[in-house]
Amino acid sequence: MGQAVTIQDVAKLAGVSPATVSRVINGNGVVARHLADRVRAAVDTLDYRPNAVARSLRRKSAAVWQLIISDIENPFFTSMVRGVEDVAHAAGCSVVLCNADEDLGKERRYIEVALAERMSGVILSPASEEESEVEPLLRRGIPVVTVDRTLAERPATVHSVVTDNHRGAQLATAELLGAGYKSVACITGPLRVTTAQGRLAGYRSALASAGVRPRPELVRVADYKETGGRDAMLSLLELADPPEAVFVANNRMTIGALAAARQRSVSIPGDLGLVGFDDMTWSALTCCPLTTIAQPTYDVGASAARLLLEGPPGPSRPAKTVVLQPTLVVRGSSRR
Amino acid sequence: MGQAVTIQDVAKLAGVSPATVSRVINGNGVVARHLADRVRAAVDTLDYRPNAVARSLRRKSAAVWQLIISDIENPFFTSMVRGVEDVAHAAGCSVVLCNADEDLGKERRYIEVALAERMSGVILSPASEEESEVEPLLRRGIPVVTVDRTLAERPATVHSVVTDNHRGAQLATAELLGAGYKSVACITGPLRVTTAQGRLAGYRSALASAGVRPRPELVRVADYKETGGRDAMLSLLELADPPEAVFVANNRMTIGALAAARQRSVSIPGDLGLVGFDDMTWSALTCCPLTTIAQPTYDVGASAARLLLEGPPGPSRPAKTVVLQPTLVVRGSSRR
DNA sequence: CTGAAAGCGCTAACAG
DNA sequence: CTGTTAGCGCTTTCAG
Repeated sequence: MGQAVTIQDVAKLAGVSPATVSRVINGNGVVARHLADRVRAAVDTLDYRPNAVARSLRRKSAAVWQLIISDIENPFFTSMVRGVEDVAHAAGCSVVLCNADEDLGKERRYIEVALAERMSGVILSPASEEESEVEPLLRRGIPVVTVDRTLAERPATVHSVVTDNHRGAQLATAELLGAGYKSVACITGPLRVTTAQGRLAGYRSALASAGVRPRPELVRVADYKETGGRDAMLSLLELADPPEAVFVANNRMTIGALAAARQRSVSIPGDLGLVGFDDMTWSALTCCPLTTIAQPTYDVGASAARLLLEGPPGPSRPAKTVVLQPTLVVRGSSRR
Repeated sequence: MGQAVTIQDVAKLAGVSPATVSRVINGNGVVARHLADRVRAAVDTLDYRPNAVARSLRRKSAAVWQLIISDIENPFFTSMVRGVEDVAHAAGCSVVLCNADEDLGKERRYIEVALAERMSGVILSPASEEESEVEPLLRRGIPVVTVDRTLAERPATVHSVVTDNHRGAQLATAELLGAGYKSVACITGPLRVTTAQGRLAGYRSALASAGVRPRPELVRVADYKETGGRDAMLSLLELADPPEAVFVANNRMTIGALAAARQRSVSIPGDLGLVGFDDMTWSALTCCPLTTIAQPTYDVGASAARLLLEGPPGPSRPAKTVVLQPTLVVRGSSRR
């Protein structure tokens, strides 16, 4: 239960004041060469580690960023993490990751943690465009950047990074239409989330561009998880006039949709064309290799981190929205 | 940039001392009903949130656990997270997740963070049996539990939770042998990690039990990532006398191995039998549905969290190792 | 260039 | 039952 060694102990051993030790450690002020050397020696022999808690209390802010992701079981979010970490570490900040699990309650709880721990920045992929609450952070001067998704109320107060969901969905839908599938369904996510809205809108706009009459019964709003994708697909397949193809708006739902198709012995791409959103390491390995919309996940994270470093928007600096472009990866599932 | 409201402000508004406010908030000591009500009212009107940093400094420990996982892009680890979170939250602790990325340097860095932030516990899946350094934590009285993997040096000082890797690998290998594949290869992970050792040993022991002569050239040590799995598989396929089947010791390498087989037009299970370690949501969707060894991921996390709650081992309480059993999930890839 | 002193916001003795 | 007091370990004026 070793007592932690404090700055006092170091000061005593080096024969200087705590203030001098602090200056040496933080590179503030100017300290005579020989004293600085003595301090460093003392730090080494005592194996001193500054107490980050005391430092944060004094400085009124911790060198820690909080990254609140919507779903830790979704590889899109986890592969974004690396982008955030690399930029944060280069800037001397630690990143702590929290999993809100698409649950507004958990998200709120983690925002409380950020507040309580005086974190110096928060990167959030909000569980809801309308209901996610970032004001308390902003009021305390903690900068917020949203990733992947945006917030309805705060266009002027938070930066954000998104991919062009509308365009991604258009690419996906147009690919299926171009391959000769006459009717295309869409399984999107919860509409409280901006990505689900954008992907649905892009789907509709692609139908319109192609002069295809939209059939509302071909749209399903699911939960961005496997079971939701499966149920949505099963219900589409039960239609009297089932769709010839389907655009599935995220990776986890694509898994469910594929499972449903297999369960009903619907073969892809023969009986049904399919394009999924998010490319995965295993996308080429499914029974019929998957055509997908790939997002630049690392860049999404890295851009968000850079925006956080820029500091919050203000009167002179308007809030930025960085929009990254997705790409269509054509494999077998969209071409019969 | 709202000034944070402090316990002093609340005390003033409620007409009591800060100590009384503290007692009400923490439920310590006894406070007269009417005073407590006034305090709670003041807390509400001021929207007061205790400063967790100051509290940690005073209490010399934060109500935060750190979970250091080896690889955030590996679904095994991410699905373990939920188990940890649920137990932690029930115990009033927050969990921060850190990604060591199988890198001893990053792992060390995050251990420094735990030390600096005076976290109240650490759950770690060590990047190396020998080189991962937890002593500094133990010296400061911070309890450590290892998950998924164990440490060589500290059997008596840290609890751990693992799955029975030896048995899992035996099940996998025996399944392939039982299906009639004469020669079975093994692609395992970095041998500095105990899971990789255990799975290799289990593979060997299954060969021995079946009276199959081991062929050392059929063993590959890779990196637990897709590229390593792919390269290992390619090199196995190039052998003059290639194996009839392969046991791949983790999920990410299985993806690489499947990609390699496809690239070389090796068909599964006809040309090659395959069993992977870790079951995934998409395991049934690959070209040939995958036979896998499934681990109880949620329980691994939850058990680790419960061990952390129990407190560190001591003279009276020996270190525990909880061993959970994996199960064989038979699908197409192991039966020709 | 260096040290003394004050205080970040909270909790835990200790009095009353 | 409640208030006063004294720090937790650090950084940062302010003197010297």
